This record gives sequence, C-alpha cells and structure tokens, in this order.
Amino acid sequence: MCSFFWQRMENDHGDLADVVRASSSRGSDNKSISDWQFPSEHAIFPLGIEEPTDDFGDPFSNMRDPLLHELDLAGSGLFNSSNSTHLVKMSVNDNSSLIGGSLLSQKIMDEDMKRPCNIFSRMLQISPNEKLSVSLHNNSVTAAASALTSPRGITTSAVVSNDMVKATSSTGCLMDNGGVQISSPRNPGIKRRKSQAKKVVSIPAPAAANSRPGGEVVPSDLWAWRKYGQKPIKGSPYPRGYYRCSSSKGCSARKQVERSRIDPNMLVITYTSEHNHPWPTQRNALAGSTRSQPIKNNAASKSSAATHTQNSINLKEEHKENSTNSAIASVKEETVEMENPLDMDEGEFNQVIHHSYRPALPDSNQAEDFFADLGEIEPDPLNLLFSQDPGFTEEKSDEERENKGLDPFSLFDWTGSTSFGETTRGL
DNA sequence: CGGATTTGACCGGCGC
DNA sequence: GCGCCGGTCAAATCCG
Repeated sequence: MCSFFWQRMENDHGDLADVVRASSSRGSDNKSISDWQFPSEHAIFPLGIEEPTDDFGDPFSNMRDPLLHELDLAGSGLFNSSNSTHLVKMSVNDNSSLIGGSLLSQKIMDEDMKRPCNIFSRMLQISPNEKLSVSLHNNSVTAAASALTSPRGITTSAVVSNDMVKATSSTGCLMDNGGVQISSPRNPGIKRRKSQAKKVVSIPAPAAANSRPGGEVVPSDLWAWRKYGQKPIKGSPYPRGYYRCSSSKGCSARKQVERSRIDPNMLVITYTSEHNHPWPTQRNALAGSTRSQPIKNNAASKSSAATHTQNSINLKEEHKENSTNSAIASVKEETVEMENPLDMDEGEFNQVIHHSYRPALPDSNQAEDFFADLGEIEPDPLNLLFSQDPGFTEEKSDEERENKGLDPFSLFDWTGSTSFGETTRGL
C-alpha cells in the first residue's frame, strides 16, 4: 500500500491534533505503517501540497523553497506500492485550508462523519495516469487524481471534515489499522500563543527502537540544526526536541521534532521561521551532524561532518546498489500541514504552510549547484527509483523530466541513521 | 578546542 | 493572581 496524509496544526499552541491522511492501496492491502517496508536506508517523501495563493498573505509565498519554484514540484508525490508507483499531486487553490478550513462547512463534516468515504469518493475516482489534485474553491473541494505510473488503477476517496480529512484506498474503506489515522478534535477556545508561520511535515520515524534513550533519530535535511532544548509535552509520551538553524548565525529558523502521539512511528517536524541565509552548500563544520547519527557507512564521508551533498551522494551510491536488488525506494508518506484560517485572530499573521518537506533555498543557483553535483553522480535518480516500474519511466511527464535532477530522496539524510537502515532492512 | 547535546531554570502566554 | 504549559536560555558536559 501506499499512503500519504495531511496533518494540521492544532489551533492549540501548535499541538498536533488534526491528522489528515489519505491512503491509497489496492484491494485489501491495508497495512499499518509499521508494516511498511522502508526503502533501505532511503526514505522518500516527495509528496507535497501546493501552497495557498498569495492572496491569503502566505508568509512563505515569497519565501518558499526555491526548489519548489524552480522545479515546480510542489504538490507532487510519489507513491510506491509493492508493484506500482503512484504520483499524486494535490493543491489547495484557495486561501482556505483544505483540512482545517472552516470553509469546509460543518454540514460537510457532519455528512462525512456519517459516511466514511464520501467527499473525495464522490469527487475522486482516480484512474491511472490521471493527476490527483485537490483544491479548494470557495467552500468547495475539487479533486482529481493522478497515478502517473501505476500500472493498475487506483481510486482515492477521502473524508473531508472540519477537523479531518481522510483519504482511503480504492476499496473505499478506511484503513483503521494504521492506514488512516484521525486525531481527536482540537480543543476549542484555545488560541495559538504566538503569531508564527509554521510548516509541519510528518515522516516515518527512522528507528525509534535503536535511537538513543530519550532521543530521536532525527533525519537531517539540508540545513544544519542545533538542538537547544527538549521538553516533555503534555498529552504525549514523547518529548519534543527544539532545534535551531546552526548553518548561519542569526538565522531564526527553528524546528521542533517530536514523535507523533497518534502514530509513534511517525516523526512530526514543525518548522518555524525561515532561513535568512543561503542554503548551505556545505555544512558548517560539524553543524548539523549529530552525534547520534554518525556517518560511518561510507568511505566518501570520512568526516562526521559530512556535508549533505556528500550524504546525498552516498544515498545515490547506495541506492544504485540497492536498486539492483529490487530495493526500490517507496514513498511511505508525506504530510503537509494546514491551518484553519478562521481560527486565527483577526489580523494575525499566523498561517501554517503545508509544504513538501524541503528546505528553503534562498538561492536557486545553489540548488542548481547542489543538484548539479547530484547529477554528476546520478543523472536521473528517478530512473533508479523507478527502474522497476516501466510505466513510470515510459510515461514520465514533462514536468517529471523537468524535475530530473531533483532528488526528493535526499531530502532526508538517513545515512547517518545507521539504525534506521538496519531497522528497515530488518523489516 | 570548537561545536553539539543535555537538562534544569526561566520566561511569557493563557485559562481559571 | 496563580498555576499550567510550551518555548527558550545557558551552564555543564560530551565528542571528534
């Protein structure tokens, strides 16, 4: 199976409460997350949702990741089931939040609560090679689906409610055993403490079992992060780690990493603020290289402070090997996060951006350089990824071809998480 | 020795 | 006003 989900920041101090998950599967292939087979050391989370239009005052509208601009990959996601890979594209074309938006009327919610699979089931009948896009236009939700590469047809249905969105498989059934997770309704009357733009992504936890006690194996991204705090969160058995960008002094970018209380197999990463400096083509010394994630499995990265570029290269190299062994990386899920704009205080500059997990790249040229470097290693990483899916390669769209060189699979650096690789191999 | 992590203290927002 | 809670600070410690 494959699935993705949206996640929405709760209006309560940023607590995660509303989880939206869309899952796509075939037949009775309803596996829980724990059943997913991670792609070797690589985890892929390319799915994203296009950001709201600027007319909502999107604080990131002018700051969003250059890669997304440049590659127009926002909202594309790759789903890989055991035998097929699906590309799903979703978008929200309105100010409102698809998930949390009150624009999704209470009526809809009520109705949908009664009928587990409706809104999207009514709207979406995804056939292969059709794009999936979910957009919101003035209280209406429109959707179309895409499974560019699926040799089999998939359909996607979803429940869209005021507090949740569910998307289900072609069977139209919610996968209760982990396939779909729903959070509890958010607490009413609790407002966000501060006006702060946030981006939330949720990713499969690398390896909770092997992580050091009390810590998380946090997949690194292209930025260097320095942990500056950790707090137990009420209602969650898992602590929340606080990180700030250490790539550049004065950078206000922060992120919070916590294990999802809903699904301990997932890590919820909340990004706040934006990097005010160019994307580091090379990490600052040891910055971002956590002790818990030593880079030790590749000769190319002798230093624990291996740059992400190096790590990505390592990923590529490893992936080359793995791909020959049918270790095609599969997308497990990607979450994006949205917020109910109506929950905001009036005039509050407080918007949560749903976003594919990708660090902001203030300078697109750097991104080009970065991926140019990757290209030297592997001209078309997607070929590796989908080498076993002839349909994908054959039917690769222009957009995908344009995305050539963008390696969504390096967004997370799992190489440092040896335990993760071990864990996934053990799955 | 420089940089990262750990962890208790501190601060501010919010509800009662 | 008080307590709760989340977020941040900063000293101590660890690590390469």
